[in-house]
Amino acid sequence: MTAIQLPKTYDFKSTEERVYARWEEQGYFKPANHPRKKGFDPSRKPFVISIPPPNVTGELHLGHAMFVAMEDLMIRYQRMKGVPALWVPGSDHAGIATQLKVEEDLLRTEEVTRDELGREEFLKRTWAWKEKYHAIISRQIRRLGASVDWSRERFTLDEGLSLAVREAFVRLYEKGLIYRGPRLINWSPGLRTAVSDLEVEYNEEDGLLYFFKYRIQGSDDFIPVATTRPETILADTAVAVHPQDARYQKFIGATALVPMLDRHIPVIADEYVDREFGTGALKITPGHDANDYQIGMRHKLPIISILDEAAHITKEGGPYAGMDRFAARKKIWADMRAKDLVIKTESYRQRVPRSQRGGEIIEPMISTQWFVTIQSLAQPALEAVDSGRIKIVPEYFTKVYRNWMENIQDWCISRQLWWGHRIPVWYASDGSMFCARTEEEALAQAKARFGKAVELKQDPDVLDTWFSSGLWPFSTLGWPQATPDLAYFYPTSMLETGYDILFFWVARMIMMGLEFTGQVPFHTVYLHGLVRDDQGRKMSKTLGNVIDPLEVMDKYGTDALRFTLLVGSTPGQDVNLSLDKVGANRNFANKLWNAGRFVIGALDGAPATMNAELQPTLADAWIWARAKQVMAVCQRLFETYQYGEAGRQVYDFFWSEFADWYIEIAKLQLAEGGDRALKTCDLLVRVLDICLRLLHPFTPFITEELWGHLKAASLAHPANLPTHGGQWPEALIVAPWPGPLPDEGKDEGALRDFAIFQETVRSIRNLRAEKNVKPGQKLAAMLASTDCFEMLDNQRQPLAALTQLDLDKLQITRSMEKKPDGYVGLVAGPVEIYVSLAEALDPIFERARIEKELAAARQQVQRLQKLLDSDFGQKAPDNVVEKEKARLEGFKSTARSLEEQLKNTR
RNA sequence: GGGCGAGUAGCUCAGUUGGUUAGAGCGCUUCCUUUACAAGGAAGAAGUCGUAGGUUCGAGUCCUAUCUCGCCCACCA
Repeated sequence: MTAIQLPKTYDFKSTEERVYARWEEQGYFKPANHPRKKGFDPSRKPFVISIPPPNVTGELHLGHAMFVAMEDLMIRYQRMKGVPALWVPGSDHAGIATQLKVEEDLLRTEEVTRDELGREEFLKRTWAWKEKYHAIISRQIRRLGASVDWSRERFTLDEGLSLAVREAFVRLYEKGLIYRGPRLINWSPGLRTAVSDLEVEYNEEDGLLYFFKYRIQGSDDFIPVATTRPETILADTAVAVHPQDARYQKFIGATALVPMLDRHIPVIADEYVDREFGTGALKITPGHDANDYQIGMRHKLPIISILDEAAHITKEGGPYAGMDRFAARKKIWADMRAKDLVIKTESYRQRVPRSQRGGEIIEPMISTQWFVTIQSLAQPALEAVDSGRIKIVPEYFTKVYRNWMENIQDWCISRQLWWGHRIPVWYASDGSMFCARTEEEALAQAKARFGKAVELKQDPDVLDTWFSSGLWPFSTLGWPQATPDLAYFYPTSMLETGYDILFFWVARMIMMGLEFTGQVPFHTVYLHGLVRDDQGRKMSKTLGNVIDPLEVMDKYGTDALRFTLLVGSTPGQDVNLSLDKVGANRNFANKLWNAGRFVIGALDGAPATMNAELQPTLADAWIWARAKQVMAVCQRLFETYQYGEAGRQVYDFFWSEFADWYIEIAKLQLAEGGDRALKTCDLLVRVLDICLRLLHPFTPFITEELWGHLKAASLAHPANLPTHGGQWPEALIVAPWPGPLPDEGKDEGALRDFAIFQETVRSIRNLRAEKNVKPGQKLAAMLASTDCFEMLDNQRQPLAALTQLDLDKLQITRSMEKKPDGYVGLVAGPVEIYVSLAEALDPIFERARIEKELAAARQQVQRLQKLLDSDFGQKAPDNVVEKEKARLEGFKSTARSLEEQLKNTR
């Protein structure tokens, strides 16, 4: 027999790399059943996740680590259950984000702007950037252990997906759900593009509220007005007051004069105005404010734009034309002061709209953009979730989703960028539009229209990144082609992502999935929380609290990081990642390794044949019963998405039951040699095997590695120890999830007896610790118990070994007439314990100790008696009452034993 | 203004059909380098589960109110 020796320490770094490479080479990441495979069975239901495609802008962060850990866990679980599991990988071109990065990079390295470079050259550079960062990010995703099917990897700008994007656009256009027109949109002056409502963030900031006079034409009177943005005065087209406001009644219908420009604008009455706020009079700027825009529509006011693309004042701004918006603000205020139009300024806390990307202040302005009419898409999307066809975990996010869907506005989908999907619309010189899948098609349309070939120009804008991400679950499977993959794998099963992109991504996928495929894109949405630092703060560069997952993996291993993220998280709840915790989980991996080493070592030297008739010991029966329970609990928890709790269950079972108790007792059983030793090995192998399988979705690397060694050692052993399933699969990643385990029919008894055994051991250990008995010193003891006599008698050896009792001086009886002299009395449930400890014996101290324990026991008896006498006895279910009754009996017998001991102690 | 989440041991957090002595990790105290493991083992201290009511035989768990913190949505100039 060749002994298999495991290295003393687990080298996670080299193992992770080697194990992942083997998985990938062996093709384990491909679904077990798929259309291109021989013997394809379309009736087998697959489990499918589309990866939230990482941006090609940068490197791995903890958000990636989180979703990879979570989704990999789900995929591995399903794969082990025998379900054909497909995890589709890919990445996102991330329009604005990437373009920004590349622009910054070019400016820094070559000192050129994108305009100097030109569109074509800039895109070439951006593709090069994409190649570089795509390589980095996919290597890092591998590092996390993602068992994605790399052969199906997609990129949002690749040919197939671009086709899907154009198809989607054309279909919406032809249905009349896409329109183009001037609307008030959010404009990012630095990026010189429109952004959607979702891309604007509002920051609380200190600012000023400017109070000034709106002069009335033909009088010396004025209306006081307040604003936070004085430069927008230049674009005012009305002054509004509340129709019932007594102060301003007389002005309604009058003409006001715009400061500095003396433009004539009406004073109007509108319910919208809040009489309490500011001066109670409101300047109306339909060109640069969303609410004013609405009021402007109601009153058919003209719209004036005073800002250009770069937020410089336009010629509409008269003397201020060409100035920057903030410079203009200062200048106009100074000029107004000179003309006695200024009343005062007040400091004011306001919410400032800023770009989610650049951070600069967003200007609402009128601009011609493309929009998706959202109502007809939102309705089915709302219904799909309300009806339960899509289930959101945790459930409370359903409300958040509904709230947003019900108040959704048309979606501005055009961006004035270069990096992205070009809008598939071409214009003729007369301005007529042709929306088509290809330029040829557009040209053909134009020819048909004009009766001759004409030149067309494609719309220079690109689409919002989220337009293409919205198609992700089906575009990655081949849509719009009716591919076999699409037929088999779509709709997908699970969409797992952070709750921060519920609206950006999840909601849009639901709308577009229903619109284009007529089906929900996925059945379940699992939303994880955001990863924060150990104090719950958002990680940010300015705070300096960013944790780099790569460093964490270097230091503690991927498994430790994954386990921490998975076990430390509850659906929808943020995770505060502490490195202490990762360290603790690294220790867990170490514990696994060492326990594995022990089990494998135990095989070496065990006999070759086993007596099948040999009865399991108490510890054997107990650990098997517990393994069965843990497996069942895990199963239930996995099915209800309570992965963290499942991980904790296995962690605790493995460490504090299997390692702390069973292995310790197994050492004794192994020392017995013969059949007993082999039987023990068998159980060690089987329970370890089950633990490794249950843990594999959490910590794939160490479990695969250890399991491989365990398998080799078991097969090398002459007895050819099987797993509980009877055979050893080729790798843990494709091993079956532990199914129902064979029942040995005496679980209840074993669980109860072992608990008493543990309590007995703990009491004696406790005594030794309290009395400072030297570890090596063997003590004599007597144990008495009517109920547990046989059990204790059978457990003499482990009992003595675990508590350092002298086996030859360990007496076990059914009852004790009188406490022997020089012995300290203890009680562990139904067991009376007497330990020879003459030198430590102080009757006064002992009496005090026993009295204290007795008082506690009596109190429990009283409490339980009272409980059982109350309505509880009648109304609570029988099993609950029975449990309490048993408990009461336990305390009664403990009290009786203590009374005996008290009597005997003087 | 509307909505959501959280408040449990010194710290960070688990605790999903309500079951009666509330758990973990880290930290803390005492002891132990015994051939799986000191990244370890044994024993231990530590919590009126934010507050006040309510439902119930029974509430950390359900309901109402309230306080504190965090987030999301809407944007009163």
